[in-house]
Amino acid sequence: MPERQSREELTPRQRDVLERALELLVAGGEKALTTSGLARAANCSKESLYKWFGDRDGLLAAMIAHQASKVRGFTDTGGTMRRDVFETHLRGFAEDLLRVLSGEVSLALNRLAIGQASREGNRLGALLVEQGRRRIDQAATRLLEAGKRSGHIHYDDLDDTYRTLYGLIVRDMHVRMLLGEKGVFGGRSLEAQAAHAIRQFFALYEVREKETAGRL
Amino acid sequence: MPERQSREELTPRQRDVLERALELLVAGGEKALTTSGLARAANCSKESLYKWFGDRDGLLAAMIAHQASKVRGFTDTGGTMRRDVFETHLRGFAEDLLRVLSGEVSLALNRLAIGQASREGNRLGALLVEQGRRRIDQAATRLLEAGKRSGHIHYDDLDDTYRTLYGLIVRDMHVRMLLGEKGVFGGRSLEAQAAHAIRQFFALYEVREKETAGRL
DNA sequence: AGAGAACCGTACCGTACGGTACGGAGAATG
DNA sequence: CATTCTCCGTACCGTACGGTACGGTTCTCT
Repeated sequence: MPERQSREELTPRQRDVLERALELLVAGGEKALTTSGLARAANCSKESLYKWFGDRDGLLAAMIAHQASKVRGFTDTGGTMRRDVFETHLRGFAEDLLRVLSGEVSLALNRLAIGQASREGNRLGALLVEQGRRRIDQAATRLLEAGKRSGHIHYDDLDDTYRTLYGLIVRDMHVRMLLGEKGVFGGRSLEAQAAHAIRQFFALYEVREKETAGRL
Repeated sequence: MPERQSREELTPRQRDVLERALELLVAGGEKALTTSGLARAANCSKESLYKWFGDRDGLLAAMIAHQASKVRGFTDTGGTMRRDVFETHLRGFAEDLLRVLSGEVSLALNRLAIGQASREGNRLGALLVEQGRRRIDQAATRLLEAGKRSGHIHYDDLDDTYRTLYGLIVRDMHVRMLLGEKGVFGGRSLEAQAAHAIRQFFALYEVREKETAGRL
């Protein structure tokens, strides 16, 4: 009984092939990821590739889904929290975000999706944003809501506040890394960059007595 | 006497061909920019293309240089300036930055360079940053220096301050646009987004009496 | 043990690309 | 008019890719 893999259930063998595909993509970009090359690298046949993933686009989509399945969402505490705990969580989020975005696999997949963005359909870009970013966005917005509920920060527009936080953390480093630039942190450590961004975020949104600077 | 066009001097005919090449790139991405297709679209021969630009990479580089030559640098006033003038200049910079980054040609060229980033050499990414970003960066840093000189803002690290400004203005919109997402401004106008970012920037760096929030 | 499925390795096909070669048309020069 | 130069249009070549077909092997289930 083949157990009819319900929708997108992958066998270990298939996951292994996707892993090799990611390695090829990281190593040489999209044009290094050929069906023949992958079959050779993964010790499988091209026929199996097409049987499992349909066509090349299906393979790319499967790679994105596979990678997204590895990045588990951040934990979220529902109740109120102390100020220092909230700040620690924010710093942790910033560090995680920077770590994910600067990862080799993430960069390679983003390059892949961006390269396909002009094509009609544009399935991959949407897929990447949906699968990869949704969890991150949700975790962050939950955290911001908890911070507001606990009286540590103030904002009117949650989404706008999150985007500001994102901008303070990431700045232009993501695009620069996508372009292949090295050392975008400029000597500063990832943790220092995250802490710096969170300080700036609090300067904008922290609740202070007789001070409305954060209420823009 | 062929007048030996010194280095990168292009004839009007060649500029015209590059213009058609940019159109093709914007319309269909990198794979739509084939030598045969360009020759057909521009009514020239493939032989001429290879004679003028060497090979395909030379053509891509010429396209970037050609586009960069069209984006003239921002004007810069050297002396001191009033506070409202400084703020207006900052808003103007923010609007220009958003306008450039969201332009079709800019997006297409960035996608092209990002798609080639994994290749060795990586000539295009560096070229794009060098030719396209340098002027923008310089104009902004000059503006920030003028603002500090005039006593409107305070900072210790110029480069870090500029990157914060950039992050507040652009946030994650550039990457989302590169991925093909529509409506990244979320209903808000470009000008409103720029003004919002500048307000936040002043909240972080404005010189205020008995207030050191900006001195992070 | 025997049947059947899954799978590997290889060969194969059609296509499309980058790059080159060639014939001919027009323009400038003498 | 003869010469030369630039350029267009087309044809051509080698290669490499996406996708398919097939023989042989291993594994599984009964």
